[in-house]
Amino acid sequence: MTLRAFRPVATRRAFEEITAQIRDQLARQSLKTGDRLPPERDLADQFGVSRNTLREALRSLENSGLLELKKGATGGAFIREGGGDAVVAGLSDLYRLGNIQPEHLTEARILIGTEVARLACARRTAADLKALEANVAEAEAASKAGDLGRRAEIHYEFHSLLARAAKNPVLIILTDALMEMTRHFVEAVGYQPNPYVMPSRKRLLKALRAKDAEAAAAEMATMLKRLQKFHLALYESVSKGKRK
Amino acid sequence: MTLRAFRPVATRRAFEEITAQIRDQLARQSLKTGDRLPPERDLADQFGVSRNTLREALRSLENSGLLELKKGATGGAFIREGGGDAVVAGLSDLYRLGNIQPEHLTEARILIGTEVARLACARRTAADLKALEANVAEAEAASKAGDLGRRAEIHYEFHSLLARAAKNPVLIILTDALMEMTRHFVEAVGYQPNPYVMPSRKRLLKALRAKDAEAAAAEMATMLKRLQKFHLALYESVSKGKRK
DNA sequence: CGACTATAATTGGTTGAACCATTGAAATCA
DNA sequence: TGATTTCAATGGTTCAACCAATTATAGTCG
Repeated sequence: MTLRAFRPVATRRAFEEITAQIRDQLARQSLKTGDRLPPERDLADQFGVSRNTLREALRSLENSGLLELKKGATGGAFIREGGGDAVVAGLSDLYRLGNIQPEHLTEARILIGTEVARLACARRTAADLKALEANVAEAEAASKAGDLGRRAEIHYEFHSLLARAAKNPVLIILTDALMEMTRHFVEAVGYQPNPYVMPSRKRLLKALRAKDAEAAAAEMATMLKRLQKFHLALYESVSKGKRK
Repeated sequence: MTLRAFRPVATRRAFEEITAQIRDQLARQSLKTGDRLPPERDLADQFGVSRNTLREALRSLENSGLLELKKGATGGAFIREGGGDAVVAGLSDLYRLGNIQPEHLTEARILIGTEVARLACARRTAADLKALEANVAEAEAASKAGDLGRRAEIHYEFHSLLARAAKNPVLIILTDALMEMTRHFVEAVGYQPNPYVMPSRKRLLKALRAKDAEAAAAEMATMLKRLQKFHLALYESVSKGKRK
């Protein structure tokens, strides 16, 4: 049990000092979204460090989703709008590396999805509802067209839209991450038609229109539990197939 | 609405190609936890790239929590055990940059914490229970000693232990991230005594012993809601103070 | 012989200068 | 005016060193 009584006396590397300084300026708002940092050569000078070292710092910040590096005459290092890309990528890594298993994924989807549905019901705007309705219409069109891949993408997007309607960035990011993992899962086991999803979507929309949070939560919970059974069975059969 | 119909035709940078190759080997298990990559100079040779470029790739992988770089004769790039450090750091960034507000944090804690308590009840082992009981005992000791900072750390640890008892890595990582954000929050507003936390912990332990999932969930929910009120009020007053 | 010490080898960290590739704006020309 | 060329700015990459930390090893002393 560490309990952080002391922090490790890590020998701070030069590039870490740089990332810390830039992070600081971000936290104190003296660097805002869209701002451009000076060119690498100037920055290296300012920090009194070689360009290579500075680049490692920028690389680290880029990797954390804080910067975007653009080439060319008007290029440079731009402060990115704070999205959860790094978080999504991190969880996606853990899934691909097997630290998160399908059963963990489906369980988390049930827990989070249910609460997202509940909150979205309470907080959705008219615009949110409209976007969700458009999404379901798109899903139906793709379904009729037999485009399973596209239908899957639209389904992921539905959860993302719903999370946005819930107006909590933690849930938005987490939902996006869960969908990204689900995407990997589905690509591994293959696209399969789920005849019960579309009807569920429509009942969910009805609850959203009526702002009936409990009905929405219940609908989402039963749908996700069915999906869980479906997915885990599929995973089992695919795993068995590979083991042959 | 993008829907990923097409992916951007990103000009892949050399170091990205390298990270992709290494990630691939990690995914296919041909690189396992604890393995050491060849020295940077050799790797640069193998990839047919300069050492600087290779280093940017390693830096990226290190940043993603996949590698650990050690100096010295027996040093090198080691494959790390897959923890959620990158995810925790990512969410922590978003909190510090203001993309996640205290009300989002407290709300997420209620949602996640309640479900964690429910699952932990069902899945806890005897060892989990023992660790949690030891944690509460420690908290009491620190509380009596008047060490608020240490008590706070022990409280964060409690949630982390509970999440581990729930046996779902997604929830473990998310809980750790929420606690890291809470740590930032508490450090900003100052440590304050919460007289109702310790009694709640004991009731929670009782439910855990009895494996009464609903009681545990309810206890956690009411505790976190009280904490939410407490924290948000504190935040308001601190914000007002700063505005003066 | 055993414990300590100096030394060397290994490896990541950093430096500086140079050149490449892309991008967009300015200059040029029809 | 409008299309084309030129060019300057900027990130991407390379190369060849040297620095600094760490550990294995050989050596030294009691």
